[in-house]
Amino acid sequence: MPVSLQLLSQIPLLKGLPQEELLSLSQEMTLQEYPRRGVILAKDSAVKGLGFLLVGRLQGVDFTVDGRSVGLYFVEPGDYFGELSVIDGQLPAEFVIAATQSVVANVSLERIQQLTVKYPQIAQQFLARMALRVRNVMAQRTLLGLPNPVQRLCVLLLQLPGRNQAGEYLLDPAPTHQELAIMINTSRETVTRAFQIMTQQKILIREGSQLKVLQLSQLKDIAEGRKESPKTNS
Amino acid sequence: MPVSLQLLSQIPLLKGLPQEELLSLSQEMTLQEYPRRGVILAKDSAVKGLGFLLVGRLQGVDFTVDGRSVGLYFVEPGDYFGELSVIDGQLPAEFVIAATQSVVANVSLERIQQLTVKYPQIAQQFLARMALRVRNVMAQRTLLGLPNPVQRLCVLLLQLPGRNQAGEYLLDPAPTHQELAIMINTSRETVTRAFQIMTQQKILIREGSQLKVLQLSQLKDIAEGRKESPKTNS
DNA sequence: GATCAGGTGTGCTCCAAATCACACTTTTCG
DNA sequence: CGAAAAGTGTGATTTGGAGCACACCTGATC
Repeated sequence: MPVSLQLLSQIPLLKGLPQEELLSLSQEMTLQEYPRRGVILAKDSAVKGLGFLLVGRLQGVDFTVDGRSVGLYFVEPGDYFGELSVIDGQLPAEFVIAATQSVVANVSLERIQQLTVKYPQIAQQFLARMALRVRNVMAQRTLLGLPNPVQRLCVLLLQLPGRNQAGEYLLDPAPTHQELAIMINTSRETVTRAFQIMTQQKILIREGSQLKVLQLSQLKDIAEGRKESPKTNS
Repeated sequence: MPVSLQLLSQIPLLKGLPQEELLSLSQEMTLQEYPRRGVILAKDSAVKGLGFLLVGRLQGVDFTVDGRSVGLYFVEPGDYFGELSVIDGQLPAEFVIAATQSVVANVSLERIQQLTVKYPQIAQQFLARMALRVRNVMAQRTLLGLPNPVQRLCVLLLQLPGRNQAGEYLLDPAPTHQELAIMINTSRETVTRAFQIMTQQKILIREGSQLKVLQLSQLKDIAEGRKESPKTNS
């Protein structure tokens, strides 16, 4: 009841479902609001079903034993999350927290499972999503396997979502050194020093909140181990 | 034509398909034999469709930039591989090589995609498989994020497929130190030394080709960082 | 514009683990 | 069987990067 048909029909996953199905869904869904940093789904906690983000922005994260967090992916409005548990019935493998204040709609586990059986297009969308996740996580695993932290940094920069612009590669809300350090399993200082050297070599440049990669080819050379990561700054 | 109906009906993924479908499939599939260490599917190579292992044993592996290999998963007879590309149409993200001499049957990309649409139970099985893979790779990523190599080793030992037997945890074809070292991103010597100490502490023991974990609880303590990984051997 | 917090830059110290070197053991296979 | 290859054990040496300490930005907030 609480979720309007209007909103539901905006959700890509549910596109193409018959009107009456949407109607009945809208009756069953529960709506919930979360403050910034609120925990929507906790690792190894009870399964809540599938969630749809209506307003705000969510982030999938994991924590290392020593309490540091690792960003995994973002969820934007209209998108869904929690599908892993829906598919295999196991406990969530990661946390989903609100990056900003957010509104989330929830469908029960049983209901969504029933839908995947009834409407193959939903199963197909889940498949595509899972394939994407496998590829992303595989890329991260490969990254962490690299021995040299500078190399890891370069690979990470390349796989972060950025825009090409005028021959430059642009990362806009530039991640902090601390955030990058956590993702590549190194210390903040090491990231700072690597940036320092690469800035001197005009490979990249920091401008306000954005990070510009000036020489993508150089970055790739280091990332792929063709070029020894620069040491000195003389 | 080359693949017998008999064989096809043994494959779990195809269980429940109508007889005529199996018959037509058997006509289209191609059979191929690979020697030990033969490459069946190469990363970033053209997609061949879905493969079924009939005889032998395969291994999914990835290589680091410096040419070291990382084991990802095993494929046993009756099982399939290459589903990631079938699902998203992208290039394979890993290599599949023959661990022993193997016989593989191949179905074309188009044909298998058609099947997933026609028979939802196949899509469901793919979904379950993908969920499993996401969880496995996530676990590996978490593992590589740990700072201490001994801790990584213990976590890895726990997540390797083994059997419980008489209160002991048994890893049968015990991986070599080198193989383990590669998987946890450390040197062979470090693995040897860690094993050395843990053997002295009666946490585990090597007997011929098998590795016995005597004190699973101790191993878990180290893995989860509750117990400082032992240093001295005095 | 003063204050404060979060983020960045840099030197110094220290230690865990990589690397090297080599002996020894086990397995493989001609 | 006997040789070669693969795997394991262990010391000695070196080093990369973690960790610490602290100065310095920069951008919010009152």
